[in-house]
Amino acid sequence: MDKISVAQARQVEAVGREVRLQGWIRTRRDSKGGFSFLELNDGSCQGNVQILADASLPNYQSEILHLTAGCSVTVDGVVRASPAKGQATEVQAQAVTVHGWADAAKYPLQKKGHSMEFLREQAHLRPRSNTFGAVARVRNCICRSIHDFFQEREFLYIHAPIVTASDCEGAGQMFRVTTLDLGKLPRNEQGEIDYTKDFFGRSTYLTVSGQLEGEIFACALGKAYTFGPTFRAENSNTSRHLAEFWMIEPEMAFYELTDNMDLAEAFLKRICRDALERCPEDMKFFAERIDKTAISTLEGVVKSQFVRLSYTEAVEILLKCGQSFEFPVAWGTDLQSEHERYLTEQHFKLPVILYDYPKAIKAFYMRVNDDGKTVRAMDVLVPRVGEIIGGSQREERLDVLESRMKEHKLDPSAYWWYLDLRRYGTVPHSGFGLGLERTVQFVTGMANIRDVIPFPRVPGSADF
RNA sequence: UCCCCGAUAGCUCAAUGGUAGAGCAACCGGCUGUUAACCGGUUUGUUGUAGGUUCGAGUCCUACUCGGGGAGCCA
Repeated sequence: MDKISVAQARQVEAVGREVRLQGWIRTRRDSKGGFSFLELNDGSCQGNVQILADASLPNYQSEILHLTAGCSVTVDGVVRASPAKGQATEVQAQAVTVHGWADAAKYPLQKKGHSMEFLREQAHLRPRSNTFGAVARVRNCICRSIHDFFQEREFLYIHAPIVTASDCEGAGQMFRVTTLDLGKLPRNEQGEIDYTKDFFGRSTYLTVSGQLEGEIFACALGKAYTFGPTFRAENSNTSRHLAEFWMIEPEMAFYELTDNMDLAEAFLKRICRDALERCPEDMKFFAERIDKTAISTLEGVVKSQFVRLSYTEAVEILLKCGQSFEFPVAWGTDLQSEHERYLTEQHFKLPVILYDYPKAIKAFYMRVNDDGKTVRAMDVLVPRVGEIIGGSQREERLDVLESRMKEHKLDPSAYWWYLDLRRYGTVPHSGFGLGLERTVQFVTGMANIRDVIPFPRVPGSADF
């Protein structure tokens, strides 16, 4: 007897095999004809396998007739073709062993649909629901695609530190890391908190980006990517923000901005294509239950060519489009969400890559164009989610970078090691950052980012 | 953090300032190679918290908590 997954048992190739299945009951239907139907799920796929439990089983009256959603069982039996509609196969049980009961009067998950808000409060049980099982599988598929994509292109997977002493990475508020006793802080002579007494001998924080470390490795080994947790202490309360999220940051030596855009486009297409090919059942579920356009959107991404548009051209389109916006469009100001959404959702109905932004609204490390007014930045915008990738060609010229840091009122001495990369053997290089959860949102159609990460951390909430 | 909306049974929701209800779930019974099964019956409440107005508050007012939508910041 082979132990197989529900996914395997649902395939017609399994017919005739004597197998062991282990998982959780989703529902039970009794027939007074003398048997019961059990729907068994083990997480291996979206669908359940139907178990036929005959009244002749020794524990039929005592146990099987009391099985409810959530009970855990081992089923030994024979896979056979199902005579009824709804499934290709079913399993005739020879033995059903109950491992754990789930009191139906108390078990929070019912057979019928629950709201996402309710399931979020049951984060320890929600992976047992159809939706969150599908999200978990697709999230896993996306992570696999990410590694496959870069590994096949000879990128090195680099582990950037999670604790960082760099308090000026410029990407928002940071979480402080300390072992100091908050009720008894050491003070120096000026009465300020004395961080030299802290664990690392200085102020430390959770990372907001692995980019600078990625640049170090790209400027030594050519192509690198980081893939790890990222922390932002911003008080953001939206369906697209988390305080703890996962980010992928490739960084490539000898890549200019167009190479960077080519890579980003190929990258997103690979993720979408793999989701369609490797998770067809889950994607069908998302299209039926979550977002009707889930599959067609991904097919569109795979087939289409992304629109590439300079910031200046985008501003011209927005000024001429006749659409009324809450915020006015003007060259030199950052585009608002409504502007970005108009471009990707209405005007082009495609992913859009915007590039060459005004330098005043972008980070210090982005390469200054010859016009002196714009920098080699790019944002990839997708329908419904908005900005999914942000990247740039990095400023590789030491003197330009130093003057840019001064413009941003940053102290170059704090970045001595970053500047060393330009001081010794500098190269043109580029990179970008992709938010994993926003990607999962885009692929699945899930509306809230809190529902595409197992245990969301947001302002005021770190449950589970 | 700002703007708007919401919180009523285990879940999803209804209830003109005047006796708190339905569907689903659960439980009991019936029926059936069933498919979110179906049919009949039974049970289910500190109406988010704390104040206030009123003869009377689920309903009106204030504050707070939590949730949702939008905005900002961004990935």
